[in-house]
Amino acid sequence: MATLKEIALRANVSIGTVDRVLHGRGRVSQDTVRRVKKIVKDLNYKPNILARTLSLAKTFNFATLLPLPNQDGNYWELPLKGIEKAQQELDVYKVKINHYHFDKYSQVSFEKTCDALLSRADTLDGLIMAPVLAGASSQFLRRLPKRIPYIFLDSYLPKSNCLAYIGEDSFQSGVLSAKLMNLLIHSEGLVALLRMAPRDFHIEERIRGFISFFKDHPNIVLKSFLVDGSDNGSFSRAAEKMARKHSQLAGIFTPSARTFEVAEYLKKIGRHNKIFLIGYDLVDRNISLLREGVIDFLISQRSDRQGYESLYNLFKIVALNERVEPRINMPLDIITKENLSFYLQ
Amino acid sequence: MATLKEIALRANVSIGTVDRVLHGRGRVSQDTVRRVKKIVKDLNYKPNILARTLSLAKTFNFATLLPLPNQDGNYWELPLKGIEKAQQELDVYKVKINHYHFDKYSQVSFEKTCDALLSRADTLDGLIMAPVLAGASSQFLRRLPKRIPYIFLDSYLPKSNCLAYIGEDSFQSGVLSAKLMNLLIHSEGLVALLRMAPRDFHIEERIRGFISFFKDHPNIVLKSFLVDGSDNGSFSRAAEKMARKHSQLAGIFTPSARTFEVAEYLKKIGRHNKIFLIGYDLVDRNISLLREGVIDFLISQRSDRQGYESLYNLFKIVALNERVEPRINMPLDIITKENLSFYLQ
DNA sequence: ATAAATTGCGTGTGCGATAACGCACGGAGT
DNA sequence: ACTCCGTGCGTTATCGCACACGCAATTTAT
Repeated sequence: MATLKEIALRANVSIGTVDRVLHGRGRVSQDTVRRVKKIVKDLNYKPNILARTLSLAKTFNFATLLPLPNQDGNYWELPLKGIEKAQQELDVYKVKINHYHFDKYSQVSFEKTCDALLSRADTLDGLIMAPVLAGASSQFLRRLPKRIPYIFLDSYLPKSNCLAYIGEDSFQSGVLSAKLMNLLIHSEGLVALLRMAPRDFHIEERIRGFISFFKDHPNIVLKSFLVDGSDNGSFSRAAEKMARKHSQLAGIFTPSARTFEVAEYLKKIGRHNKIFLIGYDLVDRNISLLREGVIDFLISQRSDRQGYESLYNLFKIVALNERVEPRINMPLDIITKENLSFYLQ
Repeated sequence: MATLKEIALRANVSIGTVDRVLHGRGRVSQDTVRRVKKIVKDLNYKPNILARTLSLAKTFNFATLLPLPNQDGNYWELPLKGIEKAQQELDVYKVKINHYHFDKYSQVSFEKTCDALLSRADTLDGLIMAPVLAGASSQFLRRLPKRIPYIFLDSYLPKSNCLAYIGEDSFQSGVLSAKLMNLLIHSEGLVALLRMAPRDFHIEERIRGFISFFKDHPNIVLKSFLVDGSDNGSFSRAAEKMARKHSQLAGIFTPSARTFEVAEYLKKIGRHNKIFLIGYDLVDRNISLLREGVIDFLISQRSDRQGYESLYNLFKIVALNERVEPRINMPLDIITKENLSFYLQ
């Protein structure tokens, strides 16, 4: 490994000069600059990150901008856990994090949180955000100082300058759910799917994928139901409406983490053995209901890993000046009663 | 963060003394030792790994003892890839690796490889091994200097002093396969499973798990077939024997990475649309055949991750003096045509 | 009793990078 | 001729840790 000393030696200057060249601090003659730069390139010099952090007083201040951890059935705890794990590992590199949480069903809450974040933007080195509120997120990004790099987690926003998106391929995850549903119901019967309002691009994509799989399946009938309201009971109400209307349901697809609401309703009315249920994400209540056999499959998008990866990638960008993949798709894990426990460690 | 300096200050000694206490270099009075140790504990002092590696000249020399990468349909490339990835990340900490590969079907080859490894054991700081040959591995471990810590990958050996086992829960992976098979064949029909000789504990466990799932399924009939020989054609020969004997096969379970041999045979005789096939591991030929629909499900034990984790954990043990989980079970990923691509990145 | 060995401790250097400091030199301004 | 200032560079302290060295004060050996 090449060091500053080595370069200095070859260029016949001191390490101070090499340092000035590398950091563009000026006060070096054109000639020396060229000479040093050439040697740096030739030796493929990479600063030793250990020595750098040791010497550098700087701490890296990152922020997260995510929905409240307890929303969507504690879904947002998952990426948070991953972020905290990464933070522990990056502790030696002086990585600090401030968490900003908002109510994802309240525009006002989001804006207030953004204001709080922006008021401290001067010390900020990078941001991890979930742009679940598309419009408001775009507005916020316009106000965010341009020097601050950011990464999207979970959801995506087209036409932004995000350095990376880390999440699932929503369409394909719908296709996958459909494939499993088809297996469960032996390729025939009535399948209900829950649609949500306000429209979430992410969720809609899952539904599109789900529907697309069944295009050439004549013995399958799909019925959509709109979940109205965003309160805690909205999913069960939709389930109830569904169950009332159709006595012959073969399966239900709930394209969000709030699968447990539907499951709990099915359990209550005692129809959980006859109706197959596929949903999303390893949140506590889903986990129990999967164990009990009320839910048949959960699709997991490795939400914790998403958090972990996002912080790690942000660090790579900011601290190491590395480039990262602009789109990092998480695997779509198929979780059943039989392999569940191994995903909980 | 507490530093040596801080401790020295509080203990009213020099950092040299603190250093002597921490490293047990002796020549410190009992009284001072106690005083320093108390402060170290109180402050929860953890040496700064950055400063340590920077200061330390030592490089860590690890070794792997694994089957030839191209065996089992290139299966052994997978953990190797993970190990190499971890090595790259640990490069700044001066981690070096020597790979020792053996023919897993030849006792002699294994022993020769062990000899080569042992002849260089004096500079070795840790070992990652797959004890696929149980007896010979035990013997080898008796010859291995006791100061060298080792980790098991993929397979396990009871009654050893391994610091960690990283792999799957084989029994449960068999159960999982059975559950999927049951789904595919609609809970009835004839299912064949391939048994291998020489007996491999790992594989046998999968079969035990598979069978146990079907205990209370009256409409399922299981038939075992013994694969004889370990050459490249042995699996297809067994498949042929199977297909000859039973014209009404509903599904086949191949409890190893060599699923592709069976798949290729089914494809050749044109019966791949009627017989469901479940197998193991994301090796190239399995991947293609899953894509084509000849194989229906693959169970993946995250072989690459196993490699990655094993090196990382060994590093933690040796370089950081940390304790690690003695048993790290990898998730059992269910892979289908629909989610395959996300596991290949 | 005197030399030799051992104990108990402080000092100093180096690992690689950062960044502040300072010195010599030369041209411009008065 | 004098200061003043910008340019181009070298020197040095620092980050936290490891480790070699060295110097007293004791203890042990002869």
